[in-house]
Order: sequence, then structure tokens, then C-alpha cells
Amino acid sequence: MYQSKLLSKTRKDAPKDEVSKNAQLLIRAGFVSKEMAGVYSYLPLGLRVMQKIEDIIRDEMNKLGGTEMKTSIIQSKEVWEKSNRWSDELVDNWFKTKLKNGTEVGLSFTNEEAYANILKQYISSYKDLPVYPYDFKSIFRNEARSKSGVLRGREFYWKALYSFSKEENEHNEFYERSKISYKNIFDRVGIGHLTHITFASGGTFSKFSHEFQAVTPAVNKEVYNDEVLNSLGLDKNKLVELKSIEVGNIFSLGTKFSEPFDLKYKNELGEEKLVVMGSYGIGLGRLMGTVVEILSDDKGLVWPASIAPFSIHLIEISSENDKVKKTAESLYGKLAENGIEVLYDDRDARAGEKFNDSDLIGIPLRIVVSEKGIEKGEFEIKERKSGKIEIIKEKDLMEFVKKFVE
RNA sequence: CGGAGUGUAGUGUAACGGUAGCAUUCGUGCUUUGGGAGCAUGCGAUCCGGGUUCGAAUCCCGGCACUCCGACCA
Repeated sequence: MYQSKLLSKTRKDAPKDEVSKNAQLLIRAGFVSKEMAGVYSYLPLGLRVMQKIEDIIRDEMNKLGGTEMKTSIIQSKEVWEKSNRWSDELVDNWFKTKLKNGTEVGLSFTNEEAYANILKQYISSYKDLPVYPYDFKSIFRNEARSKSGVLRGREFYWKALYSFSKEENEHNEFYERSKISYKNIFDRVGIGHLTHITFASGGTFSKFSHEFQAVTPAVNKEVYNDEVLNSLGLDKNKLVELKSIEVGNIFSLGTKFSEPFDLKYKNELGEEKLVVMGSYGIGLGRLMGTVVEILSDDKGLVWPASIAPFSIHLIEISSENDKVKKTAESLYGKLAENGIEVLYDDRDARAGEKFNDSDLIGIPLRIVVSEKGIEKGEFEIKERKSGKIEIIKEKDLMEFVKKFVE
């Protein structure tokens, strides 16, 4: 893609009211635009990262046996009254509105009800189980206070998978496998080494759940109190307190939702049994923000190759000599032919500005096309993460790049 | 939802109750071309609504927005 057509631009200063590192960098680099507190629009660069994260999660969910679908955002009151989660006194973060005819509806803040309600139509026999539907969707939460940039939004994009199992054993087996999938996801987006599974409160529906906490030098501490520690039999003095961000959460729901929705199946003996449920969530925006919090440096963003918006940042150093532009164009074409995603800085800007922008945007590999390089038949290659610079002969370039992209 | 603070060009900032200035971005021209370069020139702002005053960015009231601390966080 031509950088001149990118739509967004970098800036030197972050808006003064944006305090979190993730939002400051993402805004400065032109990945997101702030609509209001807790509500961000994704610009082309940001969307590309989100899509890569989505692809990785989708891949892992499919391997886990998940089936992708899409539940609606508009939810009817009746459904949520069944599980007693419509009342604002019990759930205070609903966005509610009305249809023209006065019917009350809400914007979904989670999916248990939606899935239980739908699956009731399709589950009737033990032969229908287990099933693991999931979706990616925008979720709306009317938070009293939104903070930490993209880490805690009022509108955010997430993946939610729900497991529907015949009994506890079958559920537990899946639950354990889901942990591995989650671990794979965090590995693949580049924060696996810092992400740990932890015990957490089960909220309103189960005694405990598991959270995946990514350790970070900044932001967010949660779930660390005597009650939880005591009930887990842990000694507070033996624990180390770390700052971390919750990047994923899995719950065993038991029959908490299958009961109110009368979600039952007949077993081999013709007996009616309640379905055992679990839920498994990951916020994609939060995950992206977490990667930013953890991997960025003082020059800007640093994306792991797996979720970088582009693999290569191709930079031409502006010159009177039109050979530079021609060479850069031709290289851009060659890379594209080989299926390599390239952001090509074709702007008429000075080298310093381009280098700074490149560091800020954080694409893993930078290739510089300059007049002096062309004379020698060489390109300069810089790895964003390490800052390591190499000079590569023109004939070796494609091979080098292919190897790097793998 | 409780407490505190802040609202000035796209962004960052200045202005005692008395001409809204500076930097950057952006437009134009020239110079420049390996780490946000230089000269010239131009465009662009006081959150909204009331009030006090000869006069309000500035003081007062209300609203809205944002930020911070806390509560909350399927």
C-alpha cells in the first residue's frame, strides 16, 4: 500500500487528555481515532492489526472445534428477563433503547443469553452435543467510567465462544483444552511469554474462573483480595504482586443459563438432562492495546510479525534522481507479487521524517532505497525490534525478505 | 455512581477584565534531501447557553465534554 494513500498521518504529540500509553501511541501513529471516552474508531493501520489478531483467534477456535456464527447486537428484553439480567439494578451497564412501537431492546454486553436462546431450538438429543459456537462482534457496555485507552471500552470488539456439553466431565475436558488454545493465541500475538493463567472471581455465575493476565509495566490491577486468596488456600506472603492486564477470561457456567432457558437434551436412556455451559472471551482491542503496552519502546510501536499491519516498510529517500523512485516502485511491485505485505513510503518527505514515522508505526522490517544504495546495488535493511541494520545486495534481497516474513 | 480538576486553530500551548499570540500541522513559492531542515507567504481557535460589566478566553450560574482518584468491571 502506498503510504500517501493511507488516510491517517502520524503526529508528534498525543492529545493531552489521552494518558494511557496504548492510546497515545496508537493515536500518534494513526492506528485509531478517538470518538469519545472508551470509544475508538479503527483507521486502516489499526484495522489491519485487528484483522490479523482476529485471524489468529479464529484459527485457534476452529482447531479447538469451534463453529463461527454471528449473534445479533440488538437483544430483546424477554430473553434477558429469563436469566434475570435485564434489570438495571442487577446489570448497570446496559445500553437500552426502544423500537418505534415501544418495545424495549438492549445492545448486547455479553452473549450467554443469546446463545442459550438460539441453541434451545437446535439441541434436543445427546447426539447434538457437544457444540462450541463462537462469534466476533461488537459489544456495548455503558461503563460509568472508561479508562486506559483501548483497554476498557464502552464499545469494543471481542471473540466469545460458548461450550455446550453433556455433563461436567465433557465440559472439563473442553475447558482444559481451551486453556491451551488461549495460550497458543497469546503466543502467536507475541505476548505469550508474559501471559499467565490465574484464578479469578467467577462473577455472578461461578465460584471461580480463569483469567489470562499479561504482565506489563503499566496499568490495571485486579482480583487480589484476602477473600479470594483465602478461599483458594493461598498465602498472600508467598505471592508476588505484579501489574497486569486481563487479556482473556474463561468461565465454567454449569447450568446457570441452561436452567432458566430450559436448555435440555435427552440422553441415551431418554432422560432429560440440563446442558452444561462454559464461556470463553477475548477482547481484541484490549489484546492489541496490551501488545502495545508491553512491546512498544521510546520510539514508538513495535509489532510482532504475526500481527503487524504490514511485513515490510519500504522507504524511498527522496532525490532529484528519478532512479530512486523507479527502483522503489519496482521493488514494491516485486514484493507484492510475492505476496508480501508492504507499506511503501512514497511521500515527498525528508529522510528524517520518514525514519521517525517508520519507527513510530512499528512495522517489523524496514527497507531503504536511496541513491547511494542504488549505485552500489545495495539496500539497507533495519529490523524495528532490535534496531539492527544490515546491507543486502540487490540479488539477495528477495530471499532475505522471504526468510524474514516466514 | 461519589470526589477532584480541566475545556483557546487538527495537535501542543500563551494572553492582569481591554488588539486572541507562539509552535507544529495544513496550502502556496523557493531552497534542501540519510534521523521530524530553512526562508517567505497564507488559511485556521476561545465547548454550549445564560448572567455581571462600557468591555468576558478571563468573573458568576447552568449544561455538556474530557482527565484523574475511588466504586464497578460478564
